[in-house]
Amino acid sequence: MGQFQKRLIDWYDKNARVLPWRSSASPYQVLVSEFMLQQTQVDTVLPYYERFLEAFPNLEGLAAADEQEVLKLWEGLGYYRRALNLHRSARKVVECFDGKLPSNRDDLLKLPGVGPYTAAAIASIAFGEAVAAVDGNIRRVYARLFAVEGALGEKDTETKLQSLAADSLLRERPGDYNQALMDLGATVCLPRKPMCDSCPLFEVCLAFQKGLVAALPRRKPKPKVPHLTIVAAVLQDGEKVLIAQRAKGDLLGGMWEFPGGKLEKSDASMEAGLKREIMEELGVLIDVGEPFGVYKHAYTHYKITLHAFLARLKAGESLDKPHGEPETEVLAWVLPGDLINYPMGKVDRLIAEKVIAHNSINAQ
DNA sequence: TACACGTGGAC
DNA sequence: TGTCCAAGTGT
Repeated sequence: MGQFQKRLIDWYDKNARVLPWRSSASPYQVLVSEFMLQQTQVDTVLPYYERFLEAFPNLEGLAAADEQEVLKLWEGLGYYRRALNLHRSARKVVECFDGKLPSNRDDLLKLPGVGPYTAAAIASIAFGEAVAAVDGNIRRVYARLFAVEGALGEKDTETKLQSLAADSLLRERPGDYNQALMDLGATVCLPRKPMCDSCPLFEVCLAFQKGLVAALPRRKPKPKVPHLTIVAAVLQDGEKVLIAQRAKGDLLGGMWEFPGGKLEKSDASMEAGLKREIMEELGVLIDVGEPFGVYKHAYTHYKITLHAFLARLKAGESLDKPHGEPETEVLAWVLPGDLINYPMGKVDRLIAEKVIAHNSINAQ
């Protein structure tokens, strides 16, 4: 065993975080945890993981589940395509792998939503295959340990980091070793304030020796994100409100929203823009009423300010007889008390909560 | 290769 | 308040 591998695994044996998908966890539990942990920190995942495992204790249960139920359990966690892919993966395991999760990296890679990192993580952690799982933590740790100067995301850099990980892997305990590197990255070798004082590897860390810890790993500059103005309708019919299901593949695919869209420069007003969007999406004329809140939100690649309005169908309009060819296929008139059952992104959930509060006030 | 894809926490 | 960043994958 190389010098730093022993130090690292000794550190891990004393300092490993206690997590519900470690020790005595089934391969299925590792699968669920790895999907949830993609681009998401441990503390955020924990409550979602517990609820998910309670609802779907095993792979067969998940495969048999309704997609909307899976999305509802994922609500708030983000990157909802992960939930759809996890669901699809469970079904593929049942159909193509006799209900048993594949035990090697190559077969795991055949599952939707399982890429190079996740396949190696499951193979090493759940099945003991000697493969390096290289995530953001591990790339940062190796970039510092070996003073890799190239920027993350560049091909040469990524190849170098993959090679370092593969060559350094502690083949006797690949799952523990991969997780030791991730724990070190998540608790000691932090992106902004690395705690070199308490690092078991500082003596062999080239970045530490060269005074480059704060500078590495280098990153490519991020593009500025555009800011959009969105208008949305709380379309009322009696006590019910209209929600629409977003198309899969798009942002928040499979989730429900209050219909609307981007305000265009050509729109004379927000009310006019909302009428235009509703005609395009639903094929009906509406009367726009009072403003119903302003919501700011930041997605990964753009920011929005959403203006919601109360609205009603114009007299004589019906969603059953739309004008033209509306873009939205799946719609539902829902009582406020039922809105909680529909998976929604953050902003639409906030609007839904206001609708529920609004309704309970009016009911008094 | 570059971009789309969510949300919350740290500073 | 704004920016960065997090156990990545698919296109």
